[in-house]
Amino acid sequence: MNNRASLVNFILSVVKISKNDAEQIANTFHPIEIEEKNYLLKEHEVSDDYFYLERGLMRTFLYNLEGEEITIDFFTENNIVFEVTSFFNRIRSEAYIQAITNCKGFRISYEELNTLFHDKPAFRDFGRAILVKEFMASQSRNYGMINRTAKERYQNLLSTEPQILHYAPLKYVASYLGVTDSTLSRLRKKI
Amino acid sequence: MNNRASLVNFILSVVKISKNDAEQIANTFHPIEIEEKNYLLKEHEVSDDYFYLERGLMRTFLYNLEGEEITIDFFTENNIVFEVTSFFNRIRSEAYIQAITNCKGFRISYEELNTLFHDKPAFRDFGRAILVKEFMASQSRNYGMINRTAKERYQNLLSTEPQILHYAPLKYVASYLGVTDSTLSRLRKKI
DNA sequence: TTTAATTCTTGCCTTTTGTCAAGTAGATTT
DNA sequence: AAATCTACTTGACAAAAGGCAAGAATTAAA
Repeated sequence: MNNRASLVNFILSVVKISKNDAEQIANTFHPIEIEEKNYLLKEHEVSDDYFYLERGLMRTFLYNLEGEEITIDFFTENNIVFEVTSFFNRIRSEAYIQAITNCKGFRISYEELNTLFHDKPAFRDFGRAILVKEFMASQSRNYGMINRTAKERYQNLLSTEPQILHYAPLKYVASYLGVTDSTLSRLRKKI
Repeated sequence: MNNRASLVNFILSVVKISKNDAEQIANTFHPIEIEEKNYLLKEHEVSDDYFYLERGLMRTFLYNLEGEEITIDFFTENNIVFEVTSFFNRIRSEAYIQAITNCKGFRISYEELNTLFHDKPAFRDFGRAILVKEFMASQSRNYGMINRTAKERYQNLLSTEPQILHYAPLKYVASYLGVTDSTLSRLRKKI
């Protein structure tokens, strides 16, 4: 039982494979730490990290046409963190991935991922399940943007991911929810 | 050269494989037609269609808590149509997939897809590329919902996918864009 | 062809959210 | 401790979008 135990458990929670296989997969990952405010990925780079976040909080953001930071997504503990498009298509990223708090976890590169896909067929299902999960999350966010008011979106975030509201500054959350800082500040006061 | 030529070309446009491979893959698909207003998938069913839409226009929709139809997405010609979550996770769908106009194309089942993944490794890349593409589309829709006004979203749809506005009734488009029928009707008049 | 149903438009008024600008509170630097 | 940042709040007003209801217009049905 090494310190990759949480990664092993995460893998087992995603696909039905043997514990032995999960451990072999986990062992090909490399531990890394990212300090608060540091970056896992910057604009114009080609993402090469498939990163299991064991502890901490991260976000992706990019700059809109007005040059404002827009937080696209938050990543919480026990999730895979990566920029799908840049990582899989091997193209330059438009987005940044940044640690909000000190973070640690385990990563592999694109090449290592493909080797694993080849060596461990069960890992293909894992990879697909992660993609499908991310896709679902994105769709359900879309749905929320269309069918819920800003207030409801805020309350939903508050009840499902309170850690985010605890650690992320208001302005990150505001752009993520699609409202201005002022509006979020007022919504928050009402609740 | 059979009538699957458009599917072969579509596959070749997504992944770099030999024409021969692409043809073999295309030949495992089965032709189907769906008449206007008919369904490829209904709520509570487990999706079993991985469908290449050669001709026609489709949409997915679901009912929100108020019982109103919300159009989640449109599918245009030369794209794969399927309900990612239900299809890959083998769970019941919350959404419908419906033909807006008469449609035709080629489908395979979940089982056939997996057989292809096994027999044709290049098809795995295809499958992944399709997933990544759908994910990108969903993300970019999210971005648009947050960073653009309803008017801009409408104009964007008008310039990128005019066929949709031509064939889909206003109410489908309104719920897709996240506005009421009245608002869309007014926006449209201004342009 | 008349009726019925659906889709779309429009007016009036309300609610939500945004913009701009000023001000407060903390944290950080010097 | 004073000065400087940054994050957040608040007020006054403007703009965007929604709710409701009535009325055209179009389509489908009887």
